[in-house]
Amino acid sequence: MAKASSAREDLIDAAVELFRARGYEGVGVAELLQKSGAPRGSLYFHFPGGKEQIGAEAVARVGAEVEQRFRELRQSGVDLDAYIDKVFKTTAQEVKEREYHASCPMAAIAAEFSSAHGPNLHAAVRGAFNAWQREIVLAALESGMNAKNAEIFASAMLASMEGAFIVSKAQVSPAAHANSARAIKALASVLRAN
Amino acid sequence: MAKASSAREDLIDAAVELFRARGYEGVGVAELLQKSGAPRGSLYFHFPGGKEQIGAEAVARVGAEVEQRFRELRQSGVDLDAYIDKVFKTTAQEVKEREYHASCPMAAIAAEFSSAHGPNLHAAVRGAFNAWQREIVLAALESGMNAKNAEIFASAMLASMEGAFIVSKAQVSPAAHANSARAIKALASVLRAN
DNA sequence: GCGTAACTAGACCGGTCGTCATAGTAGCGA
DNA sequence: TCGCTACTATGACGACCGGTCTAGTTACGC
Repeated sequence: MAKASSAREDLIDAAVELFRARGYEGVGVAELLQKSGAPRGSLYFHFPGGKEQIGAEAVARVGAEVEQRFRELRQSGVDLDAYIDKVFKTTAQEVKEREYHASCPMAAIAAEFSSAHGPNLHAAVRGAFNAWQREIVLAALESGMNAKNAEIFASAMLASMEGAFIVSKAQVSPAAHANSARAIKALASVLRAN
Repeated sequence: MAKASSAREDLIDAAVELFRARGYEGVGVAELLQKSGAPRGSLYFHFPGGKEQIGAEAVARVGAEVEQRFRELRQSGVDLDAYIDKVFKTTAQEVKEREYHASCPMAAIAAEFSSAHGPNLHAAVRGAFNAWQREIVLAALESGMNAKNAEIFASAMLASMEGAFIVSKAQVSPAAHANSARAIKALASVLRAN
């Protein structure tokens, strides 16, 4: 890494982690500053757009990271069932590590903003979801699924994944991830058959 | 109806609708009061516990309502595929009516509160999710699924449902609901087979 | 009319976010 | 080494909005 950590990166890191746990409106800039160790003024130097800009950049960062992980997994050449298992095992692992105090930051922000109110954050989340879905479509296509079914598959998998985050946080249990994986594998099986 | 509307009920109604759109932290009491038409002081007369109590009661109300709808649907005697379709068509309808500015209030609140922070709201959401899941288990059992598979099924269906709310709000499209329904029907088919 | 209960309005305090004037630092030419 | 400039960084400040509470008003049985 070029530099161990800049205030800018630290701020975004903190935002990602805090939004996971309490959503966007649930965390104040004071907390962001405390957790990141950055001084107050630095925030508005690096992010003239204020809290909303941090939110958008946090979303963009997570979006890109996860998209990249999807891509690498797909390019590793695993079959679709293994792909599904790997994804849901990873998400289960993530929530477990955080002791069920966190979900997906996308889900948290998506729940709070619509296109009407908060268009910037909404657009950021929408873009990230679409990128993920495109990646999943590619994985499905490579497994031999036809184009129409691949779209159905990707949409359902994305929803299951995000829902598993929500439910497992509420239930303080990783079960939803594993069970969602089974549903998506069943869907894959059906969709590949025709 | 006994009385057309009491300030108490109006407040909870407004809370449910607003939490759907912007989450718990995203709406202030001022907005709650404006939307419900209730006078400012009435809030702490009806809800000594303040905003958090309103949140808990809103969650409890939605939880009970939805549980009841699950129960009625199950008792109507439809087969499991029709049951699944009906549920996801209903959720799709709900988000469409609100023009994708709203999701499930449970999901919105679940995303913001963990057991550590906000234990009351967390418990309320958890209770509602568990009640729904129990109802879905019953429906699966009645369709001939074995007990263990019924648990898997219900957990996956709950997650898919909540995820579809999140994703369809972000994507401004009902597609996630329909596609999730397909996944859950595929899972049902697999789980009934063994 | 009187006392109790139901209800309401407005003031209140605490904390929020964003601004700004100031301070530090790196680069550079003389 | 020094002075100058441009960039980066900082925390005190204040306007504002959040949720809460107390003092007051109305409704009603007796």
